[in-house]
Amino acid sequence: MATGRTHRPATRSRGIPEATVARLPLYLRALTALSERSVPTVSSEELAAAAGVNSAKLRKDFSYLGSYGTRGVGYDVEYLVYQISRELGLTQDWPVVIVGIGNLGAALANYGGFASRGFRVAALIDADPAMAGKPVAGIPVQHTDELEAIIRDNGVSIGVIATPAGAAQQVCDRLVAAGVTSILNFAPTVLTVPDGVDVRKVDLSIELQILAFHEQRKAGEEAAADGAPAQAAGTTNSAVAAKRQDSATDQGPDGDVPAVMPA
Amino acid sequence: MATGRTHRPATRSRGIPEATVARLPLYLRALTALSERSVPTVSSEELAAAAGVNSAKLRKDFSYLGSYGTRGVGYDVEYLVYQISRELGLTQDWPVVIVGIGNLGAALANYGGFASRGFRVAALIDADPAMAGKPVAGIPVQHTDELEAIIRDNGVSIGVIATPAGAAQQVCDRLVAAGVTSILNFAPTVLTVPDGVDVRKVDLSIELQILAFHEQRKAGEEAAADGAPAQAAGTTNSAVAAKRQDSATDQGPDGDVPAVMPA
DNA sequence: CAATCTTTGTGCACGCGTTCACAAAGACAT
DNA sequence: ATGTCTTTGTGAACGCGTGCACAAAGATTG
Repeated sequence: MATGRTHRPATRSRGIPEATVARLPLYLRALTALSERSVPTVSSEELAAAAGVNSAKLRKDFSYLGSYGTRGVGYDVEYLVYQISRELGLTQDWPVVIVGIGNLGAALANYGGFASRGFRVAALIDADPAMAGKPVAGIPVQHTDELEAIIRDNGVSIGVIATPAGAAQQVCDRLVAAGVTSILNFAPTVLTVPDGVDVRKVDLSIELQILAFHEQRKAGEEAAADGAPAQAAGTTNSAVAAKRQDSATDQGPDGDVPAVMPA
Repeated sequence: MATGRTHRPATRSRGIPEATVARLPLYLRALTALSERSVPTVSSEELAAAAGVNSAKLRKDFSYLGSYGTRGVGYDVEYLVYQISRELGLTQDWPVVIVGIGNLGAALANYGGFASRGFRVAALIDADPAMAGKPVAGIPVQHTDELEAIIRDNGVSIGVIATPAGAAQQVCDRLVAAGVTSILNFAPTVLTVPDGVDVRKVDLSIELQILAFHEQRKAGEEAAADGAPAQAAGTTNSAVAAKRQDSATDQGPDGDVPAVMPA
């Protein structure tokens, strides 16, 4: 396949596969750790191991950014940190607003990972008037009414939604109308946005359900051989759901006022 | 996914693609909503719209479960809810332990989505002795020393790690040694686990970085002609109209999700 | 300067996932 | 029954991502 031509403007931010973009932060984290230990260079093999990926994949990923390695030696850590940071747009400051300051919103506000990479919490917003002014992670919570002004005044283009599911779409619409073009959604709802707006979702419930599927499958395979607890993986996995300690009255963490919401 | 290369040619009459499994919870949620509104049947078109996917994809997904639809009519909501729940293993009770009761751990403990689907928080565990006994979401926090006993006594096979990155691998090792075979990791670290153990990670920092990448790309396209760099914490940002029809869009494959924790 | 060793960059093949498009299946009306 | 209409289930084509395997590039040694 002719690498150039109409299909791939190569090496420009355009031609980077989505799968590669998703891994760049992973490499960046590993590289940062190496940088802090003053390691000058790494081979694709070493870095791949640290990032938990295949070395060939890593090399191909880097090849989309350009040829930053030296054959026979490896990659210059500092240089690579810079290149990836630049490619990801982390050399600039990204103001972010978090909407919905419940348990989860508060956890996010306290998240150290924000500041450590180009992100800055510009504001915390909640619909509850009682929350207004109350400081969370050192930042006073502001009322939803201020949303549009905050976004405009700070040039915010990234919003985080940590509200209950019922409020998510409404909040999303307001964010978008105010100029936000990237949204990280923690509410268990499908958000509808106009073209040009990116949405990424984080759904705890879904992740657990996927794990449950595989867990069930494992348990099922075990039974295939016979009813014995025999298991290849090595660990003695006790009976699944064996103990059912009277579930009549769930002291439900359910009726609480979660920041995240029910599925 | 995690723990990659394990090929399971095993008993595969039930070869449901990973991508499909990842979407089943999405369908289940949409179906549950319909069920609560007492809607008897849905067409693939309607359900697909509600779940935010392509209808052909949805039909193919369901085809892996069997033929549960009626041509000319659609799918029976209740029946489908049951089938998917069973397939995902949600008809049984999954005891879960959450390790690391910081801001995030507390948010997770309060998460309503746990109890609403076959998951039950069996215990909250933290390394800080000062936390011991303190109730979070109505459940008393227990010390790390109890970890092994708790897992064995409750037949826990799913663990959630919400500790700082530095402690994650250690906690992971103990969980696995005690019999846990599925882990949901919120710590920004690559976990190493033996074969047979599933790990899914949620990394907030990574999700934000991916958004930043696309955000930068949008800004770059806008100012295509002149080399004007993107705006910093300036004021006017509303010019983000970017009508780029580019549909690279939305959440990519749900293989990975973001996490929380200090970087 | 030549030989050797190391590690990158990538052509290629393969498999998974997505999407189209349509025949088959059933509901419904006449 | 027969015909029409709706919607499923799926064959097939296509595109993306992954991983192998190797030639090319540079370091290193004698």
